Amino acid sequence: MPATPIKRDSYHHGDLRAALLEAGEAVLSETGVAGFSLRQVARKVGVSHSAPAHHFGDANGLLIALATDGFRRFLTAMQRRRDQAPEEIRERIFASALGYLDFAQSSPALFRLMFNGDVCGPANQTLEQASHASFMHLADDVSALRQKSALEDASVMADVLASWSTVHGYADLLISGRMDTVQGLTPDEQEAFFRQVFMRVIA
Amino acid sequence: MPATPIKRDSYHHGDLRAALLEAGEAVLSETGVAGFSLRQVARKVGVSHSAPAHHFGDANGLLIALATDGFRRFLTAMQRRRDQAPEEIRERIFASALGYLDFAQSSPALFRLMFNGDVCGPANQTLEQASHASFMHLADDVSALRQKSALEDASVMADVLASWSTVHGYADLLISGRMDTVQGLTPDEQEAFFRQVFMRVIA
DNA sequence: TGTACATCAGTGAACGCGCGTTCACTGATGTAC
DNA sequence: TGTACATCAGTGAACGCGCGTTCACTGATGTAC
Repeated sequence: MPATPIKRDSYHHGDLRAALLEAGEAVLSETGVAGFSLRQVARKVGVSHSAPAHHFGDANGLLIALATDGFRRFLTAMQRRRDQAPEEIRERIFASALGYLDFAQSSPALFRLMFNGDVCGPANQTLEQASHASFMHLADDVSALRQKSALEDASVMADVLASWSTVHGYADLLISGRMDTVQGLTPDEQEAFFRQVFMRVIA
Repeated sequence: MPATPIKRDSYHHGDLRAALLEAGEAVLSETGVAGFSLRQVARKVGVSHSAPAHHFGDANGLLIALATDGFRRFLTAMQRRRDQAPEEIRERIFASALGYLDFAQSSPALFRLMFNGDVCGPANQTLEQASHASFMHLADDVSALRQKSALEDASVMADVLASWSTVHGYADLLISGRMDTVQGLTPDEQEAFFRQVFMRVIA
């Protein structure tokens, strides 16, 4: 992971906003939400501690921005896997779920933040949209599988939430280190095991 | 919720340890891990700010104790539901899952703490045991359903983890306010909907 | 093309606050004899 | 049964620290004319 540039020639940073997001994510994963502070993030970027206020207001503003950006990358992670999958609809849903796990495992702290609800409560429209988009990604494919819209049919909605709950719970248990079973396996074996688990739901 | 007694006649508290746990949980749910501090907990109990150190060392010690105690109550919540359920094994598993949801919904902050992994990493045996016991509760019933031990058969283990992931994910999405579908329903309707979801996994 | 000026992005000193930790203390309880 | 003493639980003052917030500032950029 490339370090955020500490030195610069100009008085202005150039792209401080992006740099703060990057550093913010690093701080988040190093210290957790508990130790998160704007000053620490500023320090990491090599900028005055009052500079972040110009872009995010306060710490919560930065966290919301992080979560929003996180949801976009989350969706991308699912799409990337899905696009590589065979045409068959179940395979595509399974592939999206793998993308879900990819993201959770590569950015566990951010994943937690996004689904925490504490820091980013309601009241942020951009965040809500990004979050909703990633839900719809899964809902659409399950609807296609069932050839009926989840929004119209409660049974299809139950399918969607069963898939979603399963992959979400699996991800959360995985990153909290509670999946002893899977710990010793190779990536391929892990995928095969998760396939067993997930296919029980969309079979 | 009864307030922790602020006044006392004696110099000694009587059962400060228990009072600190109770207040600690309240602080946790009010401020989240981010705002959690020993001084705040002491203040809530009405005791000197350095008193907690005698019982828990530091803030992390109190959090670990909270999580450990949480796992015990978590197990109890599942057992209580299960004991009221019909004999049929699927019904008992489903009932345990309802207990899982009960606990998560009544103590969301504690639930998060228990499954966070950050605060309570490894290295605490009592916590590990309590956590493991609640896992086995589910694993045993699923093993009974399949008439084979999950510890010996990977396919049974996949069943266990499918059930666990589903109920865990459902709980987590529920308390993070991302289950719009369920929001407007009555408790009975909610249970019926969750039954639809969960039975897909243990059918 | 050049100048003047407004706006924006980042600085750094200052402040007050809540925190954890330490420490000498004091009140209560239990135990030995 | 009474006394002496050790141990334990809780106190409160003191300290240093990192934090968020404020504010007057300065360097850079863009725009009007």
